[in-house]
This record gives sequence, C-alpha cells and structure tokens, in this order.
Amino acid sequence: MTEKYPEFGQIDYPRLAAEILAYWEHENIFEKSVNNRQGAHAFTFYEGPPSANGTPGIHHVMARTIKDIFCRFKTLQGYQVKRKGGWDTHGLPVELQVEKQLGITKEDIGKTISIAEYNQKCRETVMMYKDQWDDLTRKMGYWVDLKHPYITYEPAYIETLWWLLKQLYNKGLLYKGYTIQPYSPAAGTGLSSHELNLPGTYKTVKDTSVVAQFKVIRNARSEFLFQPEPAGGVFILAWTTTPWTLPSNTALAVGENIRYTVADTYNPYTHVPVRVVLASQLLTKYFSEKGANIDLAGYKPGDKVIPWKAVKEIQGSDLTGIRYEQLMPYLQPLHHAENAFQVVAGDFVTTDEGTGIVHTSPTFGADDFRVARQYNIPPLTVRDEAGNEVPVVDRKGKFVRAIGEKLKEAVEKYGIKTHRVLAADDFYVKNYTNEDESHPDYKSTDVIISIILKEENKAFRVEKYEHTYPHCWRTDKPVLYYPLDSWFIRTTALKDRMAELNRTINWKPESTGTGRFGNWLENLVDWNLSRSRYWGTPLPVWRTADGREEKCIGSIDELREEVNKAIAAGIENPNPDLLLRENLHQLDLHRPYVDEWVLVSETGKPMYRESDLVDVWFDSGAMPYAQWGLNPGLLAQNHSQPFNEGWNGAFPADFISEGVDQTRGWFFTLHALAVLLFDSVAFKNVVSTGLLLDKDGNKMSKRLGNVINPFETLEKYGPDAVRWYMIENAPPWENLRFNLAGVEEVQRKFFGTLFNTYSFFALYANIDGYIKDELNNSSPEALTLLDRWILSRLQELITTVTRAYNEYEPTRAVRAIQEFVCDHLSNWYVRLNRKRFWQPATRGELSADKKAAYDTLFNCLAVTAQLMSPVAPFMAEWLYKNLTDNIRQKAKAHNTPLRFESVHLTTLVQPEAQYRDEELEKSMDYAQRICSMVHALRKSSKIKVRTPLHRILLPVTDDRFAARVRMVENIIKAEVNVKTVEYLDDASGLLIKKAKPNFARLGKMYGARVKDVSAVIQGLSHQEIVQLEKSGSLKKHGFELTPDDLIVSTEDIPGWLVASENQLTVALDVTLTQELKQEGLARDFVNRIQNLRKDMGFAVLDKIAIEVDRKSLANGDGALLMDALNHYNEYIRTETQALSLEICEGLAHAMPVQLDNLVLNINIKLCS
RNA sequence: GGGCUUGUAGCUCAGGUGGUUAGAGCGCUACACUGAUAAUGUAGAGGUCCGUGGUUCGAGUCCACGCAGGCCCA
Repeated sequence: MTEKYPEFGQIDYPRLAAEILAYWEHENIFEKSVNNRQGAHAFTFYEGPPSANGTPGIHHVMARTIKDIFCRFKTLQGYQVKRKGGWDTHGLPVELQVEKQLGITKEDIGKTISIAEYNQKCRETVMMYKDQWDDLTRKMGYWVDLKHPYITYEPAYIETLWWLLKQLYNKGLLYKGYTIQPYSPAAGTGLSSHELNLPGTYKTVKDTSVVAQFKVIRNARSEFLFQPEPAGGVFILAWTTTPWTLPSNTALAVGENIRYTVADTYNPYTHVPVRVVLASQLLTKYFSEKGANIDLAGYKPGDKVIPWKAVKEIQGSDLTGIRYEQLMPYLQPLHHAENAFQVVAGDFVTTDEGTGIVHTSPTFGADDFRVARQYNIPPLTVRDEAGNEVPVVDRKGKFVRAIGEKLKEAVEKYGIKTHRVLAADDFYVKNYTNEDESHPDYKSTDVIISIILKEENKAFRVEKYEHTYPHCWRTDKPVLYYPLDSWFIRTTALKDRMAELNRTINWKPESTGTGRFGNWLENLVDWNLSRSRYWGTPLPVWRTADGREEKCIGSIDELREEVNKAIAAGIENPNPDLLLRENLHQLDLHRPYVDEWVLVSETGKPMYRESDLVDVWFDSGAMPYAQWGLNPGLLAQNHSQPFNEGWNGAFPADFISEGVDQTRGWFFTLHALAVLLFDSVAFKNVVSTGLLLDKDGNKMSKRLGNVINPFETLEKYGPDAVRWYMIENAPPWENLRFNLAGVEEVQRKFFGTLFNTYSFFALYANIDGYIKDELNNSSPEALTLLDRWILSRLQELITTVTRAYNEYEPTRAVRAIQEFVCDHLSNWYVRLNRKRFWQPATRGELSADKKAAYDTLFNCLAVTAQLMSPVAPFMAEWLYKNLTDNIRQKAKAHNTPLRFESVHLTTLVQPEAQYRDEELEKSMDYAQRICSMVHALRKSSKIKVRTPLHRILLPVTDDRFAARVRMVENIIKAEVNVKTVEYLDDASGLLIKKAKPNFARLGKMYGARVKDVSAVIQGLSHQEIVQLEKSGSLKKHGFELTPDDLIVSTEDIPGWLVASENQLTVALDVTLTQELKQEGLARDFVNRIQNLRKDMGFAVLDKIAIEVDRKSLANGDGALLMDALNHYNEYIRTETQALSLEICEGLAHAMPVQLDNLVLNINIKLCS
C-alpha cells in the first residue's frame, strides 16, 4: 500500500458519497459506531415513525438531517446511541388511499368488500413505498436501524397498546362519553377533521339568520334592567345562523369584558315596545342614527324609521346569572332543569358579528357543549324507546316527534304555507330529503322557525346571511355539529402535572415549548380516542349489549382466559389456541377478526367489542413502550413495566425531533402517555423543525409544480451539500426557503475550498514525503506564528462547535466551521504559508519548519473532518480517510487517536488550552485589517502588490496596540510587500489625535447631560487630548474628563496617503525608487514565466530553461528589466525552477508576453 | 377569532445585557492578484432596519398598537 496521500484532479461529490456509502455498508460502520460504545452511557433517541404509504419528499431530508446530526455527535462524544427505526402503519390516510385505489367509499366496506379484504389491502398499501424510504435513508446518510424497525400493525405492538390502555382504564383515565363532532346525517357518519379539510367542503351558502329575543325574568339579579320601568318586556338579543338549534337553547353566553347597551325601541315585526340588550359596538347594525332622534312615544306601526333610545350601558359580567324565559318551550331538560335558561360568560364571544350574545345549545355546538359543561347547564334532550338520552334531532337530521308536533301545530296556527303538508315527522333541520326548493312555497325548517318567532314577538331581525359552511364531501349536504359517543383519555386529570413536567423539557426553539405547547396544555381537553374506521388498533373494550358491564383487555393471555370463560359459558368463539403466545406472530388483532371474540360478563351476558378503533396518534405516542413489546415473564409477575429487554435505560428519550406541526401530534401524545402512565417526561430535548418552502416562500405542492425531488437533488449535488445547506442557511426551526442555487453555493464555497485545501496539502506533502506521525508531533518551538495562530483558532473552533452541538444549535456549529475553513484556514493560513510548503530547492526534504507546517495543516484538516462529520458525514469520512488511511496500522499498533477506520468511530477532540493564544488572535486580527487597508491604498494609487514599497506608518495611540502589531509585523510586510513598518507616537509630532465620546460609559455617568459632555469631548484639541492622556484627567466646561471617557483615534497624517477604519489608521509611503521598481519587475517576470509554465502544461517539478529575446528589451523599461534580470537572476531561477536564464539574440520560437509597457519575446524549454 | 412565529441590501442571513458610521455571503459593476484557479483580493452601487406611537440623553435592539407572511387550532 502506498503511503502517499491520494490526489484528485477534481471532485465528484455524488460519486464520493456513493463510494463512502458502499464502504460504510461493506464495513458495517454504523453497526460498529453503536457496538463500539457497548457499556458507555446511553443517549436515547426516538424515531418518529414515518408512514410509507407516500413517497418521501425533500423536507424529510431536512428532518432526518437534524436527527442524524445529534445522534452522530453524541456518538462522537462517546455515548452509545441506539436508533431503532419505525413505521407508522395505521390511520386514515392509508384508508383513504386504499378507498381511492379500489374506487370505493367507506360505505362499501363490509358490503362490496369484506373488512378482512379491505384491511389486507391496507396492510399491503401502507408499505408501498418502503423501498423508496429505505433508499432515501441510505442515500442521504441517515443512520438508523432499518433492519429491526418497530411496525405499528404488528400483533406484539398492538398488544402493548392494549396493555397500556388497560393501565389507563384501571386508573380511571379511559372512559366513554360524547363530544360534539361534525356529522353528516345524509351519510349517517361522523366526519374527521381531515374530511372537513378536503377541498370544496366549505361552501358559501345563504342561510336564514335570526336575532332572537330572549325575555328576561324580572328578579333581584335583573332588576337593574327594569329601571326605569320599560314600556314592554326586557329582551336579550342573540344571533344565530342555525335557527333550528333554537328549540334546544338552554343558555346565553356573553363576553365578561364586552360593553352592552340597554335600549328601548319597538319590535319591527309586531311593533310592540321592547327593551333590548346587545353589544354596544354592534348597536349601529340594528339601529339607525335617525331613529335615535325620534320620539319613542310617537311611533306608529308602519313607520319607516324605528325610534330607539339607549337607556344605559353595562358590562357583560353584569348580565351573568340572569334568567330568561325559554324561547320555544316545547320540551323541558331531562335533568338539572334549574340551571337551564341563564346567562353565562363565554371566552369565545366576540363582537365581530351578531349581537355580542351567543345562543347556546349544548347538543349542537362545540363551544356550547364546553361552556355548558363548565356551568353545569343541561342540554335539551329526550329519551328514545330504549330509554337512552338522545338529542332532539335524530341521526337522520330530523327533529324528534315531540318537537315536530309542536312545529306542525304552529305552522297550522299561523297559516304558514308550505310546498306540501308537513307531518310531525317531516321536520328535517336541513334539506336532507331533496325537497323541491324551487317550489314557490318551499320553506326550510329554519324559515318556518323564523316565522313562528316573528309571530310570537320573539324575533328582532330575520335575514338571509351569506357565510361559508362545511358540507359532507360525499353527499354535498350540510354537516351538523352533533353529539357522538366516543372513548376518551382523561388527559385533563393530569393537566397540571403535564404542564409541570413540560417545563423540564428543553425545547428548541423555546417558544414552541412554553407557548405553542405550554399554552395548549393549559387549555387541554380530554383526548378523544375513538375512530370509526377499520384499519387501526382496535379498542380492547368489550361490553354487554345494554352497556351496563364492560371489560378492558390488557394482553392476549388475558383475552384467551376470557374467551375460555365465554366458551365454558356456552358462547361460541373461534379456537382460543389462536391466542396462545407462541402463535402471536401470526395472530391478526385487527378487525374483523378481533370482533369475532365474544366474552361473557359477570352476569353471564355476552360481551361484544366496542367497534371503535384507537386514534392513530396513540400508536405513535406509545412507541417508547410498544417498540419493545411485552415480556411474558414480567407480564405474568404483574410487573409495572413489563416490556422487553431494549426498554431498560431507553426511557425517557434524550432527544427527539420532528416538524413543528407535530406539536399537538406526536410531541403531545408522547408526553401525555408518559405522564399518565409513568409520571415522567417522554423526552428531555426536542428540536421542532420548521417548514420547507420553495425558493419564493411558497409551500411545495404538486399543484404548483414546485416540488423538489429529493432523489434527484441528492444525486446531483451529493448528500453533504444538501445537508450542509439546510443547516447552514437558517436555524432548523425557521422555515427554510429551499433554493438549489444555495446548495450550489455551499458546494462551491465550503466543500470546494475544503477540497482545495486538502489537495494543496496532499500535493506538497507527497512531494516532500511528509507522513503524519502521531508519536512525533512538531514541538511547540518549531511552530511559526501563523501555525500557532491557526492552532489557536482551531481550539476556539472546537470549543464553539462542541458547545453549539451540545445546545442543539447546529447552524451555529456549521457556520463556525465554514468560517474557519474558508476565511482562516484557506484564505489566510494556507495563502500566507504557500512559500513554506512550496520550496522547490529543498523538495523531498522535511525540515523542522516544513514539518511544523504540515503537522499544523494536517491537524486543522483532521479536526475539521471530525467536527463536520455529523452534518456532512460523507465528505468528512472522505477527508478523514485520505488523511489517515496510510497510518492506520501504526495507529492501531500504538492505540493512538487515529486508529479508527472511520471518522464516525473516533472520539471527539477536546480543546487544548495550551494552544489557545487570544493575544495572538487579536494581533492577527490587526494584521488582517492593516493588510486590507494597505491593499486599498495601493489600489487607489495604482501600485500593484508585486511592486515593493518602502514602508507603512502606524500611528500608535496605546502601547498594547504597538506590541500586538509588532508580533505580526513580518506577516504584514510579506502580505502587502513593504520593507518596513514604522510606528508613530506622540513624540514624532506627526499625529493629530481626535476624540470621540465613549457613550456607553458617559451615558451611565451623565444621563441627560450626555449631549453637553459629548460636545465638549468632540471639541477637544490635539493638545488637550495629549494632556489628558498624560495627566489622567482634564477639566473643561465643568466636566472632569478621564481617558476612559473618550475613544482616541488618529484619522489623518498630514502629507501622507492614509486609510482609516474603526480606530485603526494606516499610512503608506508610495515613493518609488529604481530599486523598488526593479524588484517589482523581477517579480512580474516570475509571474509571467509561471503562467507560461502552466499554459504549456509543465508539471510542478519540471525544470526549465528561459531565454529572452534581447531585441524585445530595447524599448520602454527594457533597460530596467534587463538590470532586474541580472540582479535577481538567482531569485527568478529559484522561483521558476529554471536551470538557466539567458538573454539571447534572435529567438526563433519565442512567445510574446506583455509586461507593463513591454512586449517580451520569451522562450522556455523543458530540461530533461 | 386565539396561540406561537417571522419581517434588516435585489436574494439568503448575522446583528448578548439599548451607545451614535447597521454588517457578512451571493448577485451586479470595475480593477487587481494567483503553480489551491469553477478559487481569491480591493473598490463601487445597493438600506424609510415593516409602519405608527411611546420609554430614553440615545432605539434595528425595550414597550404598546397596527400591517404583511407562516404554522397550529377554532
């Protein structure tokens, strides 16, 4: 094996990645990176399981890069980081996809297709794109265990979920109740939020809206509304766009802090005097300005303008507790009737629309339901034949008979014309029966109710109202908000504990934890667990038909026992041996099979499984436990944590990361279950990542055609550049505008520079025969100033990057590495050191100085490889292996740090304090700034850097400055090609000092008098400043100034070419002598020869002979150049590797070369 | 409607605890430099720091109210 460092003409990043990937897989580097850390502290990571029923997108590269970074970094730090992959397999998206594939709807399931067939199809579909996902995982370099993933549909996984549910059940945290949910009477089914979000669901419709008059009952509480004595009744006005809910009204909600006006006026339909209450802000909607000026008593029915008069203004809280008469007294509440028909406070009440008072019907609105429960307001319900309490609208969307009869009576009583005679069973709340709406006498139930209210002096205003309202995507009919049975997890029971434990979690960014998540926890409601679907984890609860007895099953062993009991009781069941643990892997716990088990109750009745499935978020939230499965031994002992081996030490997670949209999804379910089950957090650190948008800030979507294909992108740019760009561009929790131009830039700038730096190292190290020797590092004495400087910078880099990774701030880490490589290492250290590496005269010899240079550069590159490896694992590996493969055997033999065959197996370097030299860093900073200014001065006087100049002058205003610059004087001289640096102090008499106020200090001392004192300081003369500096204080205009009060600078030196910037001033002596010009010409000449060599394709070490045509030296500066060629003959030959430099007559094959005002004819030949 | 979040150069982003000339990279223009060369340097153009008020001697930074975008939820 060659000991040389590999050299590359150019770099092909995608190919590099492919080769490294093949190497990792062949050598099992990932497995080794985990197994090598056996016995080390564990760093636990949970993989949020993706669903493989869709193809992965570029945003998955982003999310997984974050995950990968910290797992790799913690491995470097010496932790053992196991990462079990996982697949989320249940849930609605899969079901919808299958329905689409098969061209069926939910109604067909169990009819045209059996549940068994359907679920089989789901099982196949959900892993449809697993190969693509695995492929992406590999190609982007995401290290996760794909060989032993947890899969949520597997029986062992589901069984663990059952066990967990049973724990909740036993703690009384799992219960059956109801909530108000979107429901489609036409389809006879509840609608998920997903179904409500389907395009076209929200339609603009014109509904009949009613402002109803609720008559206040006069009592002590309400007496203030009756002062002064009203002419008619006192009414609270409430607005609704669903008049059909008015018969079930049981409360009114007001905003506690909203202002309300009490006003006397007349009802526009009955013309009787009324006193009404409504939000002050909305007064103008109902009352005209004209009406305010008309005498109330003068009103006659038929008058166009209805007079009104504000009586008083009150606060919403004044109204709470007031009782009112039931608006449509058709039925009474079944229980707690004493609480019905009162005013309560609701936080959802606004004054945007309506009257600022919200009619509340607990059975038909989610807010209504919530506020009713809060104040113990009963719903208006009836008993069905079976004696169950049901709402007054049935599941077909029709009023129950008791209401229908009353409506029918009213229709007859008030002579309301309808398109056909309506029976008591005909009052559908919306047109679910396809009645002929074009019929001139067609009236919806809403309209009929409105008319009745008008007749009864209970409607203050009725009008058409246009708004958007959700419709069922299957039937196109309006949905109702309707009470539906559900199973709940009582998350509210441990709300405070959840919030408390949440405060111990490190959220990145913090606001997601305290704000988005924290606020949400405070307003938590119980977790609705039920889903009426087919492909999901079945709820393990069995009930008797009457619902009086129930059992929750926590394992298949328990189920088998219960089944055996049932069989013994004569209830037919499938073979219970199917439920033997050894058959677990082939058992199917899904529907319909799970529903075939029928149990027996204590009283001997058959028990059937509740048909609900469990919310798919329960599946993923339970992954910390279910990924391991239940351990039968521990289960039999009733162990409190009966999970298999991997569980131990892997809870809670140290780190998780997902998109911020998971806040109420996975982040919540993980947290909730951990708190409910084990009184623990589920994760200690969490990075929630932002969205990935296209380069213009739009969401990526197929419709817009702006979707970035992850495979193509990885293929084109290589994974490292994509990963690096994503992290470098913005902190991960910010939204990222993904721009391929940015990836290209990263590739060129960072990876290109790094590659060039390595190439430079390899080229010259090979020439000089340098090989890294870990046992023989250059001694500190051999290091030059620049070596010490870059090594100091390197220590700082290690510190910064380590801290950034530790704090989950990858962007900071990446930016620091990039700055180090591009600005410090490449553009300063290497550029200024080129001469040390490139010494043709001593090629092949490794002087102590050269070795120090190589050692330094090697260390910088090797450490860079390690620090960048979490983000750019491929390029880091490539770099590391190129640098170290040739010393591996020796390193292994001596057990030195570079003994590992992969950078990902190494141990993170520690910063070494003895290499840190902050003083030197400051000096170098001065050097860089001074050089920059001198370049600018040269530029403005048009003197190129090749032409040497005599000196630069530096005004010195403090001694530390001079000392710092002296340290790096040689570097400055070489960089800007000047012979000397002179320091000007006060003694020179050349300086003119100026003073600026030091506001940070003055502000604290003088406060409002800052302006005065700063004027004084700005007016100080040179002499005064010098005096102040000498004596340490100066009194002027009543201010006693000290040197700390001002910032002194020298901005000008009379008669010199000066540049000044941030208190730093440089003057350049631009006097050109013949000697200087000559030297400059010699350098120019070298440059032209080097260019020729390159153009002619000579190798770096080729020797040449140079011939210059004497005739071409006849004009212009020819004579001067001739002298230069003689005087600097040796210098020129050394630089250009020329064995000879001759001036000849009449050159035959000479090439014309431009040099200032000369055209030289030059010939160079290769010497063999 | 609520919670969270973002707004700084044409683009992508930096700008502890308030301090008086607001920076970087890319892009653009010009000129240089270079045996690392698809790199580099210097200079130039380019800014109502989203707006309006307020606090302060002093606000990109702190406060209030808006405007616009994003996410989550109603």
